Amino acid sequence: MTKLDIDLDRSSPVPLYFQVAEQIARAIQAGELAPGSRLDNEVLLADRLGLSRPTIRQAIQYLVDKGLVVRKRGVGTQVVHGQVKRAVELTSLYDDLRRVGQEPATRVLAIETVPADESTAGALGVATGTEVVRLERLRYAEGKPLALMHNWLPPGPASLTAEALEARGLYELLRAAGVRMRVAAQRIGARTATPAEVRLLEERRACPLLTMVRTTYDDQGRAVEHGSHVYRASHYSLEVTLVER
Amino acid sequence: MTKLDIDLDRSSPVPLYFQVAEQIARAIQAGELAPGSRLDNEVLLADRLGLSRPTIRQAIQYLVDKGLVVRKRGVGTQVVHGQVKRAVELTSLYDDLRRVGQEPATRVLAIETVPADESTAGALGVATGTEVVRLERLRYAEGKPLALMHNWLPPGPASLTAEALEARGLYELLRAAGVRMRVAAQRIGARTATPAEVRLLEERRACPLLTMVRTTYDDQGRAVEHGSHVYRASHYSLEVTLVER
DNA sequence: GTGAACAATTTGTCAAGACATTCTTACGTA
DNA sequence: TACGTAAGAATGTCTTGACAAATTGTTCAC
Repeated sequence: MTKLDIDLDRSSPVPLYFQVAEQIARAIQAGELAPGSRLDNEVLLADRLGLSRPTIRQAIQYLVDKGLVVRKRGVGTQVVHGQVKRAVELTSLYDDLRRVGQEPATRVLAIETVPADESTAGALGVATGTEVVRLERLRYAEGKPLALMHNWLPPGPASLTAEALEARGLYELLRAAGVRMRVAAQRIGARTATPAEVRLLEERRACPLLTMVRTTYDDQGRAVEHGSHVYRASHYSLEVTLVER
Repeated sequence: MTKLDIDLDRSSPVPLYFQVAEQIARAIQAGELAPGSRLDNEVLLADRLGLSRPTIRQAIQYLVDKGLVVRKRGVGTQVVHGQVKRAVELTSLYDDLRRVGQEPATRVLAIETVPADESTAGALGVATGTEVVRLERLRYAEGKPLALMHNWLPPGPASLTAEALEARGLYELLRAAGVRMRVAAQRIGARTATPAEVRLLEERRACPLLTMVRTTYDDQGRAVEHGSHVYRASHYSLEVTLVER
């Protein structure tokens, strides 16, 4: 049992369960709750914090979903061992790089309206030939090329400019335009770079690339974006945390 | 509103919320609940099924977490558009291949006890030099080599034999030995195959490989397995569903 | 000393109820 | 006709309470 110092602000618009979860997460990250240590049981926590047990359960379930703690019936709730990285999230590369402090920069190679070919139309759920926005961008991290990114977007709410795309990530711009991204289907693979890719990414001939093809859907289920990105495998890998439910 | 035919077996050990979730999921997969369609509201569903609303909420939350439906306050719960593939899961390649009907086969190249080098020891959370089990396997799908897999396991509950590893997946064997895998940290990348890998995987010279390095932890937070797998990029890619919480 | 049974502990499931917040639609007024 | 407000609809949050199931520890009997 480890004593926890949790302050609750009942006048805050932040739900109580979330306040509890946040503070427990913070204690874990700060080392106050050591890996392997046991949390107080739900009934006791609820009593001490003056909350109901389902509210505590909701807070702890949030932490379970984040992979920070595990629960076992009859035993209790324990902080997970090991350095937990970020879970799989619906974020753009721009967001990712900025989060880890690698100053991202973008060069827009093309932004045009084109008729969607069969494959793109299928991914976006529009008729073949529909006019869609096609983006081609080169993403830099710490001054070096990292990824070549193609995206296709259906005509819609976000009016994208090269200036905006060079200043912010695509998902950020979509969100600012009111698009609520919800689910994405993604395929991760690898292949050898084409000569054009080699040139743009400043890599050696036939270097390996990590590839990601992703279609993102909004909360109404409409495709809002289809992307095909390639990354220099020498400079980029994807780290994820898998959590068994 | 779409009418749902849900049967509940109250004598079953399967929790009620799970029975509801399963049957809704099945209706979605079968097309009875079309993408974009609206579920009955929680209060009505609870009333019709003779369950409490929190039980219905739990069932729906399960579906939300699977990316099958989205919820919006004031509006309702809607089936997501787009073909949702499996979410990211803590499964082994053997499980994956078997699930999609590609008969997996395994050839054990090595199974030995070795002193853990610094990197392996770090991953497994043991002292450098500790005796650990090292596996080297070649995985086939439909008669063709697909992946070359190295795994290191701390001395422990599972006594692995080449025979067992050729008949079943590693995770399956660990589970059968009572190991409860819970969280895994995974890094996905790409690189060019070494000559030895080229030979084993029957690929062309310097072909691209998709790489996965993963450390899996049990529900006590102990590392139970560290693996470094390479896949023929020409034959394998990873499909995942990302869900925004 | 070992195995089985029982008790204590803790999470998991479920119910009933109430209020808050967000979204959409309809109505009223300018 | 357009805009603002109010009402209705539906999810989100929280409370109180009870029983079930799994795990661990202890005790008793052989």
